[in-house]
Amino acid sequence: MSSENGRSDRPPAQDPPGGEQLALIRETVRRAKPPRARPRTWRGAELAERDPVARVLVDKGLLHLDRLFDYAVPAAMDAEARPGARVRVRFGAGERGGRREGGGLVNGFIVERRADSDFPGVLAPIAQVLSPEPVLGPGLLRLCQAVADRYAGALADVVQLAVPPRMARAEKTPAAGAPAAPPPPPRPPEASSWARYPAGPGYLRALAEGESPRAVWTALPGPHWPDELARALAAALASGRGALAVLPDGRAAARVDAALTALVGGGRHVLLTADAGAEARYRRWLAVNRGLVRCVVGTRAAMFAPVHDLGLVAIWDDGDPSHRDPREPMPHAREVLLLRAARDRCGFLLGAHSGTVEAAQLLETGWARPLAADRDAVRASAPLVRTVGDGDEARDPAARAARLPTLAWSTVREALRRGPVLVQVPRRGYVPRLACDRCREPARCAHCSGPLEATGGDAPPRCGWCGRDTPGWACAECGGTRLRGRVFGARRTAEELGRAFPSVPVRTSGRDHVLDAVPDRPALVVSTPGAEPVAEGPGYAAALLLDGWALLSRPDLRAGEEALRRWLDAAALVRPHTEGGTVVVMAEPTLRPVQALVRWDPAGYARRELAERAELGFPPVSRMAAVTGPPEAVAELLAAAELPPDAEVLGPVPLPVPDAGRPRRPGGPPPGERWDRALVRVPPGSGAALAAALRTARAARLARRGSEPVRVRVDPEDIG
DNA sequence: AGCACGCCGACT
DNA sequence: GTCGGCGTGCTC
Repeated sequence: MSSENGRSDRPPAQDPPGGEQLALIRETVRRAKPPRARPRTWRGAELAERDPVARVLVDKGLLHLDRLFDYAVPAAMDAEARPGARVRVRFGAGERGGRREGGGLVNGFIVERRADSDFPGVLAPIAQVLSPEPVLGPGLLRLCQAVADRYAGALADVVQLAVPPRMARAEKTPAAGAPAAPPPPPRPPEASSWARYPAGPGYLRALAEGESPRAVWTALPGPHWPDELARALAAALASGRGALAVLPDGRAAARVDAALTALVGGGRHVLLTADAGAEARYRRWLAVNRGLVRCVVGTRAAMFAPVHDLGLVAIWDDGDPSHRDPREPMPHAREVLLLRAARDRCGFLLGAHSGTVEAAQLLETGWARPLAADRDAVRASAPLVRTVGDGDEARDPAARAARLPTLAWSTVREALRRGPVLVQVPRRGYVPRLACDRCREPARCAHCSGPLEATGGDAPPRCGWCGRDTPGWACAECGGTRLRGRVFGARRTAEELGRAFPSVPVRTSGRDHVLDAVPDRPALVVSTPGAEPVAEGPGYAAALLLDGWALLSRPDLRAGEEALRRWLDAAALVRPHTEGGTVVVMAEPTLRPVQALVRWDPAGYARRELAERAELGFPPVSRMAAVTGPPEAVAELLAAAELPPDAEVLGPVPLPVPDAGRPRRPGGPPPGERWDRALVRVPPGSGAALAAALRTARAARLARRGSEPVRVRVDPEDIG
């Protein structure tokens, strides 16, 4: 032993086996300055007899030190320093004069206890065991690692998404002793409305018998899906296994929670959503982690829930953007659940009224089977869908006053005699943008050419860039002097509809005030997508889907899919056409998403989209990653990365330079700066190699110099 | 990212 | 002979 502070001349007596390294650890621990005294803090006495080395995941999301570090376990912490426990360790200290100092305390998780260490230097002791609760167990750790690998991200970042923050009070168990997990439900659930799907009862039966069927479920319109999803969970429970369902928002989760409670009673599952509060959420999460509860219904973060012995993972409406976690490395719930299903060999259920290309691909590759109703059943439960193109002008004055084409106006008027009418508007707010009423050219500020925005009421429009009021506006193209709103927000629409139908109450539901349900009485319900209340009883008498062209004109690969998804989610709340349910969509009838809505054929639409993506080599038929940053940095990273041989680099191309003074988009270039973006594309089998190559190259770059940020995004959303 | 070490020039 | 510039590399 030749370390200058090794002191091998005086080895400690009664060394347990472990050789020089162990002696070195003991010496290090003996010499190290004990941290300030705290409860559970090591005070500098002895080292744990067995496995005195703890492998620690340091909770710093820095990619270039995304690996495990060994620490010495003091004897006093031996019992609590279990794998999975939260600890605090000194990190980042250098060595000076053989004495360890400096380095801040950081949080981490013990991943493993070992007899020895590969680290040639001296080990620092664990500073504190925050809690012995094994919150990062082996199964959850492996899942986090798989997600980090999939997304070229840092393990510590993923763990932060997967393990909820500690709430000490929630960890206290009742003094009466650990309660036992309730037994599985005595019998599998009845098929009930699953009988409407030819493969439905068989799917439930397979789950209940302990098999692991995988399905993409195109749900029929109507109010049955929460109960059907609950039945799938109950079937998995009945097999003695656990189950997990991820929903796009708290309202949807609450509906499935209620359905499941009605089916199997309370105590067998927990609801994991944000609005339960941090402590209650952690308490429920702990119950799952301890194996006391085997079933979870929750929102996005629940995708990591450490359910024991998974029999089924399920996701509802996987196209909803909230399924992608906005934090690094931005994992998508569908992809995380796919990883879990593959690793745990459990059942998989992806359900939606619409269909994503990813779901279509699961079917096309044969990995999952379709769970869809016959055309006859679809026709019987879907509303009648009619289209109104942009050219159809309002002819009668009442309709014109409501800014509605005649068909839309008469449909609403007629339906209001029978029940509530849903009006879906694409954006909330108050007429965000204006255009010339005569030539439809976007209205621009005479001073700086910025877009004009309405400010509300009768106030003159204002420029969105320079903020000037523009009282005497005239169109630069045609000289027109009248303005019209290009996109009508919920409030404006509600106002105008209220004027057009003065005898009917108008209710709005949007991000601020979301209504859960409306009674089965005539009312106008104006809502933004995703906030539509459920109509009690048979459902809405009609729905009006406004400004479809605004949704479809976005230069986004997913614009059509997303428009169709929003329309179907709203239209699914309308009663069947056999009971008079009608949907009017204001969009060009020749567009494919519009036709798919009229025919109620989301699966067919997704299949065609998938075929088109395959032709173009777009995701998910290929796996893509985006590399963005200053041009030299992007070029250097691509040159340094050992990309798989079948990788194809597209670009780099310059990103649009954001205008100075506009708020910076997160993850985008700073205002006024030129950034490049390159796309790297590989065939499906090489996704892991691509992610690994980009992660390694980026880590090496970060380690070399902290400057010049390069962002790597796997499955980039906004490729046009 | 921090933070320490190290090898050069200007000062006492 | 000593202080301190920040270039380079590590963090158990």
